[in-house]
Amino acid sequence: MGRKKVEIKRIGDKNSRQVTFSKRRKGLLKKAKELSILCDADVAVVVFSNRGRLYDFYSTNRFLIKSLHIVRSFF
Amino acid sequence: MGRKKVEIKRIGDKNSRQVTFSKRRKGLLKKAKELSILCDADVAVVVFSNRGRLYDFYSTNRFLIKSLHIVRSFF
DNA sequence: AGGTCTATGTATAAAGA
DNA sequence: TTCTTTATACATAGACC
Repeated sequence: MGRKKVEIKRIGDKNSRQVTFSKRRKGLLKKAKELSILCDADVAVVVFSNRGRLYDFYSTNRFLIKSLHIVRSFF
Repeated sequence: MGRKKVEIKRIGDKNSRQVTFSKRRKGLLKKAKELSILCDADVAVVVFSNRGRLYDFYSTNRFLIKSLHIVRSFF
């Protein structure tokens, strides 16, 4: 999805890896939200950067999702 | 991303909603896996269909992700 | 670390099997 | 429901701020 086809393996260059992380993380959370709205489904996404920062999305009220959210709140 | 632009709101037609759920759910899990590999990040995705079926992905070993996985195992 | 640009790869809507 | 096919919308790689 860009100027060049990308092989799915760990990106060696630290800076590129960080840039890609930022872009794709945003894309993943967006798509999770879209899925939950379009299809009336419960969705949770949790992303942990290797520097320990946490990014997440929880769609709603289903018990499992709530439980995950509660677990997440301990961190 | 298809023949027609789609508004992000609940899909009314039950069959279309199911078809879209199947496609996008698969796409979301794929992208979660790609993100975890490319960027060496921990990722968890949990999707619950409104008919109660569960689909999920957990990248790896980080404690939070493990915890989420443990919670998930109770369901 | 985040935003813009834009060429190009990818995901997916709709239809049909 | 699940797989194909095809056209099109969307995400994003790389370059530059």
